[in-house]
Amino acid sequence: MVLMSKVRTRFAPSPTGFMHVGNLRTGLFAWLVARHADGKFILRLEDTDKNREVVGSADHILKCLETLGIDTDEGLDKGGPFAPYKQSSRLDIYKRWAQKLIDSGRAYADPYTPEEVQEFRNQAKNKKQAFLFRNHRPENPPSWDGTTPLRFKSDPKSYNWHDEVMGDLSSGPEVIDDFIIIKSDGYPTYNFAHIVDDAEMQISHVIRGQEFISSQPNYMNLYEALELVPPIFATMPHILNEHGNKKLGKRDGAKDVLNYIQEGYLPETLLSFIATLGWNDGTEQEIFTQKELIEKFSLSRVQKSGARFDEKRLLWMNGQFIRELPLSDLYQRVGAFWPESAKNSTDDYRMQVLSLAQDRLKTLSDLAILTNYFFVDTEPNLLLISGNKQLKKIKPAEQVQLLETTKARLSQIKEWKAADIQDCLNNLLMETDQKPGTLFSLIRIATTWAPFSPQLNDTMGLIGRDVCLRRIDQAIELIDKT
RNA sequence: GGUCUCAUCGUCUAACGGUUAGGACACCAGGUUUUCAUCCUGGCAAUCGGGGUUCGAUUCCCCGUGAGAUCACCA
Repeated sequence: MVLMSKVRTRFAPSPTGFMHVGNLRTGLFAWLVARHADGKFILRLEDTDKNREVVGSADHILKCLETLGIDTDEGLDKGGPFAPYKQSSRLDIYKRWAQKLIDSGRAYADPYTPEEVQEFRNQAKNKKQAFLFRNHRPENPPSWDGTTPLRFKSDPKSYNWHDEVMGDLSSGPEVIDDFIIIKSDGYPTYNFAHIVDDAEMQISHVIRGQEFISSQPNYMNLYEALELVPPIFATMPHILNEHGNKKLGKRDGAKDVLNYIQEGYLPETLLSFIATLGWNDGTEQEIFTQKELIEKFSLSRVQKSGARFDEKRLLWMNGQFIRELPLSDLYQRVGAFWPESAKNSTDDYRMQVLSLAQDRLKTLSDLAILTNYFFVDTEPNLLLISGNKQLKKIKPAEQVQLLETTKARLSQIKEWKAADIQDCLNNLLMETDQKPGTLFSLIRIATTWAPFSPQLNDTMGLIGRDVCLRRIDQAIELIDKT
């Protein structure tokens, strides 16, 4: 019987205080691989560069993952059999592995100053050659005392390897070089630490961005020197900026994932959108729930080329998710997005307002502007009338007349509910001999002072008779003055 | 510049070597006899170029071209 080895993937961000969709997608795909295979997902913090570290980053990362429903089995927040999951707390482990390389003659102290190395680099550049540190290996390096960088002594050779996304890849010996594994400050470099940790933590699939593909041969070389069996590799294409000419980054205006949440995007939208940016299941399905993603995801259907981040499509998808939500569920989520004026309204009333707004929301933050007049009289704006292509044909005196008639008939409605209001409105059309586009626009503007609203009878039904009549009165007075 | 990788509508993408090259976003037009939105219908729109292999190439190979990544005591 052959036992499949357990799938263990990891997300290993650096604490830079920022997480854009590109960062997140790498984590999402790693998570999906683990969940799809019923494996484990590990969160590790790669904080070996104390210069770049931003306070609070770890919490920020955890919050992003939690918000999107990407749960971990082991790691920074949970602990686990391979704790600690923070690289700065694992220095002794890296030292131990580094010692192994020193003992086997595969690592040496770098005797040069940064300036001297830079000079080597310049020389190579002047000769139009690629710079290789190994061309400057010291003949008798001093024994390493921990105050200078420790370098890997590479063994240049060609490689052919397989990548779950990119397919078969290859490289020549000219890309293999002696890179630093422990910095002079005692911290390991990513190049060394991630390999040690992935091995110690028994990671089965290393899933990361395309920027690492050119270092891959060096990593293979290091795996050999450490006598480690390399994991399965999967290289994700980059998400490109809106112009499609660069990988997405903070400097190009990439937003933090939590910004999207604050702007009223649903976590499930983000999840589905990011997953389908570079992946599809082979069918024409465009939108996926978390459960569907877990079921259907496979690395083999990840796109090889980079994809642009299209906010228009994100907006569309968010609207789709909002409309799919049961009203009570949506109500739970819009809490912070109500206009200030809604604070004193009852849950029941707000629920009814929300049911009218649901089809119109693209993001949750649209709610305030869309519903304000349900809660408070808004500032009248006669431009809505004068700018209306139906109403501009009607003289103010006639508008007043129409509103007076409307007011009278609305007062006569026995029971103030949407169906009866509609009957009344229909009768008004006949009585006044106006087109719906004219009369209804006038009434709609007079009762809401908004450029658009839900269906008129529903809107008036909810606003209430007294408020409608009062606002019509105000409108009459206002139009009269012009 | 060296090395590696990639290449289908404007965008995201589908297509065992055989399809009128499909879907979605965006855009345009129409409908749902009131606005906005939803929803429905229709329209516009693509295989980077050149050579091969093959009866047949979006698909396989080669050469161009274009794009991206990388060449740190950053990850």
